[in-house]
Amino acid sequence: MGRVKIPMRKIASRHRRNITFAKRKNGLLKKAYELFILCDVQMVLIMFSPAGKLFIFDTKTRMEETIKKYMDMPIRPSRLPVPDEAYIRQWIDIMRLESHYPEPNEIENEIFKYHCELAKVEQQLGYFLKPPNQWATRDDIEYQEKLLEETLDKVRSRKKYLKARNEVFDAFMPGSN
Amino acid sequence: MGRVKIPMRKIASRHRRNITFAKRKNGLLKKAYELFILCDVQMVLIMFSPAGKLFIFDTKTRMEETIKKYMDMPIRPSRLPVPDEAYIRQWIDIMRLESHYPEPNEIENEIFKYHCELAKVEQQLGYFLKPPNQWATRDDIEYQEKLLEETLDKVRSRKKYLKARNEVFDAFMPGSN
DNA sequence: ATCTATTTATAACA
DNA sequence: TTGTTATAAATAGAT
Repeated sequence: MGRVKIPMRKIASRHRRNITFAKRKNGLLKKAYELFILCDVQMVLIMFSPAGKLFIFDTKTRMEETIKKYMDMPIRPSRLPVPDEAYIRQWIDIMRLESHYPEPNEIENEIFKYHCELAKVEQQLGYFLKPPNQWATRDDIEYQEKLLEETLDKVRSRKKYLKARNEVFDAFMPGSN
Repeated sequence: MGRVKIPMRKIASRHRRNITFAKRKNGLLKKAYELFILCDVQMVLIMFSPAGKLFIFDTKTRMEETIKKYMDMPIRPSRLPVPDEAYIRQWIDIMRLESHYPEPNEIENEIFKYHCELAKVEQQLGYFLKPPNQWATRDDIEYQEKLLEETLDKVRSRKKYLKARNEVFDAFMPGSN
């Protein structure tokens, strides 16, 4: 959506890529936020900018923080036991703005790895896709195992091949790798 | 973007909420995918539908399957050690068309996973299309191998666990699996 | 599932 | 970076 339609492939210019990232990142976060609000969808979105900066949108954390901060909030409009919706909404928006740009540090990287790991394991074993009593049968697991073993074999032979190739290559052009 | 502007709060009707979720989920995933392709952004997006169903878009994990699919590609134009770029791109496009609008059922998740896979294949493409002298360094391969071994370990321990569990279960309810 | 009137996102430019 | 504008794209409601 713009003056022209752009082809769906990696933008070559680093400058233009950064501009596009900045714009689309905001768009994506907005869409995620809207889906969360409109449909009450729990989600986590983690991404690294081209510059390696980390961005996180996490409805669970936000909700927890929201509640926690609300509880701690010094000046409430009144001491209503059920807080005013519009007020909280406004407040969530403020928090959202505040938490948009985390600094890339070691801890965040750990969080990211954790999420990746989680996603991988969950997806592989299909935990959430079946009722618990249908969780991976022995046969499923056997299959997964077999698949992984085969893949590992292939990677190993590729490794072997590349190793041999690189040795030959290095012999001709040492120091180029 | 529609006939009318809708207020930014949880949609009251469960029916309309589900419709909106279905539409916007696709939109969000598409945006995520585009950002990944256009700007080479690593990301993970995990969400639960109102029905509690899990959706994942993940550019980083399951490298092993990407490699597997690449290795298994049935009809290569020839046995070239360096595959033809146009051919792979074409293959990817076909896969993409096939997986664009998933059915709303169990299969949907499979197709979606496939779609993620696709995104990763495309990213990996850059790696396979480099001139041979820039192909995966030995370190890259070592990393992939390590990843696979770790995953295999996990699957094996799960297998062990399930085996034990099922043995107990079978003792109570033989023949139910 | 498809259509289409609108709203929204955004590519190029300033 | 920040804003403007012309266009492309997403989508709310209806069929």
